[in-house]
Amino acid sequence: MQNSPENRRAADETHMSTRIAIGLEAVIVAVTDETPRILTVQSTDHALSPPEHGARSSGHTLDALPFGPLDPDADDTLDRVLRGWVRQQTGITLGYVEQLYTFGDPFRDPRQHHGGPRVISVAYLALTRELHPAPRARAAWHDWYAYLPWEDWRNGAPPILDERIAPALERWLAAAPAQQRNRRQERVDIAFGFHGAHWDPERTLERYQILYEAGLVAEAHRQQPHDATPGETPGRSMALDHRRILATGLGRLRGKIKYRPVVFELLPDTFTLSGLQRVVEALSGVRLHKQNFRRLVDQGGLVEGTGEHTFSTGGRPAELYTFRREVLRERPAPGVRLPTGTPRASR
Amino acid sequence: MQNSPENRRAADETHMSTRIAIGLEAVIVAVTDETPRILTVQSTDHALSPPEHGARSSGHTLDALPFGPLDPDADDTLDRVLRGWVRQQTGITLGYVEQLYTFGDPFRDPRQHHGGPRVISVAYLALTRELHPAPRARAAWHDWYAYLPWEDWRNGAPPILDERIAPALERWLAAAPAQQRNRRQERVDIAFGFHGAHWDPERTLERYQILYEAGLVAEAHRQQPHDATPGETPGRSMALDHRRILATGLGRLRGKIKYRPVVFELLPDTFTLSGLQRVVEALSGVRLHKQNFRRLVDQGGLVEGTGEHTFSTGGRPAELYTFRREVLRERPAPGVRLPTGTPRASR
DNA sequence: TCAAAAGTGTTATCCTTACACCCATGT
DNA sequence: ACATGGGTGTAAGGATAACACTTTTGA
Repeated sequence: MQNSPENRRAADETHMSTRIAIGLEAVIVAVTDETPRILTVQSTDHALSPPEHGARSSGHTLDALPFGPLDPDADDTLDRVLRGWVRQQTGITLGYVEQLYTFGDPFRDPRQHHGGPRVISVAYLALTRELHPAPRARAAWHDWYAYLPWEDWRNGAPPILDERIAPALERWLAAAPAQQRNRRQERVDIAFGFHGAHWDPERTLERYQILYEAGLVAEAHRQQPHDATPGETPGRSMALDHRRILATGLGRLRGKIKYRPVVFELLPDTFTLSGLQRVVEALSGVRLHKQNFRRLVDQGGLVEGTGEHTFSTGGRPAELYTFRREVLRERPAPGVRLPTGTPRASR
Repeated sequence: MQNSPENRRAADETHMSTRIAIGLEAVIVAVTDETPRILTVQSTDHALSPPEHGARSSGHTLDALPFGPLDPDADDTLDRVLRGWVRQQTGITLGYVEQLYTFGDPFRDPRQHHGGPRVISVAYLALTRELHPAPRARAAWHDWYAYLPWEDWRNGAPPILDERIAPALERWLAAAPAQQRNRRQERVDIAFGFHGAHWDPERTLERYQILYEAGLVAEAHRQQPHDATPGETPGRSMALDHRRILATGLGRLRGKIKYRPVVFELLPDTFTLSGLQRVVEALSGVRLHKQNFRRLVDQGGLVEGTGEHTFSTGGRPAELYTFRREVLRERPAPGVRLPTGTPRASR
């Protein structure tokens, strides 16, 4: 939350009931080279947690989501204000945008401890087609799974799950008071697919939340010194609760591609079926059966061939397809159906 | 938004950048006697739109959702603050609560035109089991479809659709500038299932939004005098944009019952399969095929029989069932599947 | 000629839909 | 006896998942 001037002024001059600020945050997604990427900006540690609080001292920077405060007198809707901030900070003009979630826990911005306002953040999910060539100075694209490495099952179960997360969660369960143990166990099993439960790609937030509560995520150790020592925690951390927002966005997107044709917001106007499949796989984090995938999107009326072909695939030339807009009137919930049972990681 | 003291004070004493207030609103749902109901409180017209603005003069009251402002210094999460307000205003202690959407358009509270703060409302959806016998004074349960009568297809297409809405939307389309006409046509067809498109119960917000833009909803005539004269508009209106929130909530709930076992939040611990079916029908607004419904929930592992029976059904005694919690580990997305094609209104 | 990717065909199985029919109670 | 709602069985059709196999390019 780099734009502090207004916030500071508000904190200095006013009373209790006016110390509120609205933040607008964007999870901006693009997919290239089979990796889903999100856009981050750099924010200094100093601006985000006061020196006497953070373990790391100032000068250190953290990845943050593009962000901007809401000026209440600007006569504009929330999403238009967001678009403005993003254009200004990253040079990107957003297309598809949907509201994700509103985060309002007290002290989620630690500056509130020191007279800063209580910041309520309205987070948005934005999908964009290209990696714009030159985002502004401090903006950069990063692999989504660098922040949430346990979510990528395209090459089978990520090793980090068995090697670090599962044993640590075992310890966390063992440490729970007896009456809570069963509920906690059930929560963990359902979220992570342990003990015979299925891995549900959509439960991203539940997984992040459990890792947070178990202290397995660096962010959990920032506010108050945790009982367990951090050690090395899985995944790259972010400023404030931005990684939680990232997890929320991934879960939402994974759910939505199944019943609304949002994938096409991430693809060029024409694309090959394999290209489409790679994008869906990148987002859902699982491998799909090639032949069945083709038939599903084709028979599902989601796409139609253009008759043209591309020769740049490295093998036989692939036909180019387009999104079939008419599907919107024909089917109630058009999207890319994923297999219910997780297929083994093979093509 | 009935608690004005803080807001007024803020408006009088402070400057631009501090005139923000957070409101918390709840769509509280219960189902009894085959009708889905929501809880409303009364709010005077005077408090909601200044005298010189509203067509109706003061003394008139409108239905409003239970509401409360956020005190930024209360050390509590948003949903806990909401629970507090609801308990205080209606006497109900909420169980299942989920965040719905955040509404932040400028001037959505007309008092902003007269020095009031810009109010950002975070709306929640809450599900509750019983109609608590004595909700506080100004709180009352109302049929959800009284506000959105075009959404109830249990007895076939609501007459209001063909008689009033369809012709008025035709006029609205005809009045559109030529380049916009096609997009508008497509939007209307998809949302309302006209011209061969399917009726999708989940598109509640899109429908409300179209009716609003077309001036077919009383709320659209409150801010500025609309070009068309209101006439008689379908459905009971509400304060501010609360009916939009209602539409958002209905759509969300209709979607969610299909992949998460939330219906059981609305039912007692044990219930008959017909009772379950009636609740699902009440929410989704469509009739379901009895035999198939039973098999789906049963084979889907969603419920299990208790062996006990109830004799108060008026026919053969019905077995009582319970929610099968284990389904959460077994299936990735357990919910009540609805038929894809709308069945004709018959049992 | 071989690797790589595109694309086709077929089959067994499961799920959905629709229909017909029987069962147990109260009046 | 019959009306009312509860409950079961079964067969047709469609959607899925898992196979194996052919085609067309570049290196």
